[in-house]
Amino acid sequence: MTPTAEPDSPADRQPEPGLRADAERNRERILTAARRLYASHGLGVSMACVAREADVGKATLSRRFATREELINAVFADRMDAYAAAAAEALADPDPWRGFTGYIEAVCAMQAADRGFADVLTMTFPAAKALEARRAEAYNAFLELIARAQASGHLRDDFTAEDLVILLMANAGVVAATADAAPDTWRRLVSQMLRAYATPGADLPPLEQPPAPTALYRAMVRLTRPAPDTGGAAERPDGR
Amino acid sequence: MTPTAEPDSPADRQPEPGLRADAERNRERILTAARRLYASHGLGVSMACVAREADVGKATLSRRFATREELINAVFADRMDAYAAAAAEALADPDPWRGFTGYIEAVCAMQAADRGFADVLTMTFPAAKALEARRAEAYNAFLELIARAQASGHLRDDFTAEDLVILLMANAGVVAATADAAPDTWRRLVSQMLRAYATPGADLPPLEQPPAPTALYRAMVRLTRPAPDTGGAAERPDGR
DNA sequence: ACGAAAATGGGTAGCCCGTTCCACTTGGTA
DNA sequence: TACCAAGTGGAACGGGCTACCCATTTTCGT
Repeated sequence: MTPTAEPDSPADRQPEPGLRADAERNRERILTAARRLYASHGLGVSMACVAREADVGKATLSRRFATREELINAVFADRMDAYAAAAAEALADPDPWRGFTGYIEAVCAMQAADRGFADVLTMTFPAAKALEARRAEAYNAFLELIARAQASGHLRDDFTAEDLVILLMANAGVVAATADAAPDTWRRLVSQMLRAYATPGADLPPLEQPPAPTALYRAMVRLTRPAPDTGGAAERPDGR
Repeated sequence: MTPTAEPDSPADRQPEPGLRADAERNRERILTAARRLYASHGLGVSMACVAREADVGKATLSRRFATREELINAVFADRMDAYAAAAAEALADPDPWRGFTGYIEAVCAMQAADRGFADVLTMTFPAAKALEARRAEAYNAFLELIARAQASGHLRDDFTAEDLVILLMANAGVVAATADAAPDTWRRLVSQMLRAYATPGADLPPLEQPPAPTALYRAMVRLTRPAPDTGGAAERPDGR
């Protein structure tokens, strides 16, 4: 699914040139900690929290990554590679419709596997230039994918690239709500959306089973308190 | 759409029996402030914020509504009535399929109109017993609605009540991400989902136009900082 | 091995949140 | 009208997060 690199490559990206050995080691620990925290709790985890988890001073974290965006950038660089790679891979599929559906599923699966990444895909941080380049790359590939799938007669003509954005937002909502109690719920959403995208003649994977009602219900009551945080992605709640 | 009560009934529910006149007035101001803040910023607005907006001491707020859930309960009681009423109304429609689609659209519209309500519908607070009763009521009506629509041959047999929950979660995600920059985006999602629910023969409303790409993009870059809050609905970010 | 530069982490200060306490004000009644 | 209890808001407290400073430790080239 992600032919590029191992899920968590031990040597992250470029080891950042002029860094002393111990500094580089700490950088790595910070990235690892942030990756774990972001994956399970979404972005919006406090910097202090990351530093604590990495067992590193707050100052060290600030020195290495001055802003939250910078950290996010570094953390999700490789995931973004995988994201772009998925589009290229889909484009390589001789069957345009299968490439299209495979891509949709792969991307949504990435969101489901990493709540932080789901946030990254639905709201982009202006500062995330490195990620932005990859996104643009994937976007162009996706446009081509759409054209081919429509030409093949399996994708409806009224499908637009914006629909992918909408799907990602919708999927992020489902993932955020169900990740803990019924983590496969998103599959049901995706298979239904594919039905909506397909022309009557296109063949579709069988509809995924909905989660057990009790599991979904537990997903809904999971949060006792709405969480001051941000849970994932919201705006400043204070009316300033 | 909501035949029950005026959008913001001046006299909220029962004026709470044994309260002094001024206390009741303050209660009202708190509810009004909370309603406004929740609607625009989602749940997760701080209690202090509500007190400030209501121009009331923090202590007063705490005394009137001891917990956040209590406040949310009171704020959304009437919205929940409208929610239940919508199901009843849909059930009254002689055309089961039109009742079904109308209900879906009405509920999603409610979510779009009030971000706080979107949160309420996707994650229920255990304490919200009053709301829970209404929810159960609506749920039963919806089950009947499903059965009739399926019997009419327009709703696919594999549609289940859980699909509504999934749709609500998905819609909440879209609404949360686009409310500011492209507030009609949710309509596109809903019309596509209805396509997925319908049997080939069913007639569907025309597909809503997707938002302009630039508007969607602005929606995505809206948030410069991921927001420590919760934006809307997430869990405690601190790893405690 | 030694010393300068790099790197660290604890500490402080400022802000916001939620909770609780308490002296003061207000309302309704006798 | 006068009084007492209900009600109020400000202040204080504890906790978390961010940003910043600086004394101490570690690394690495010589």
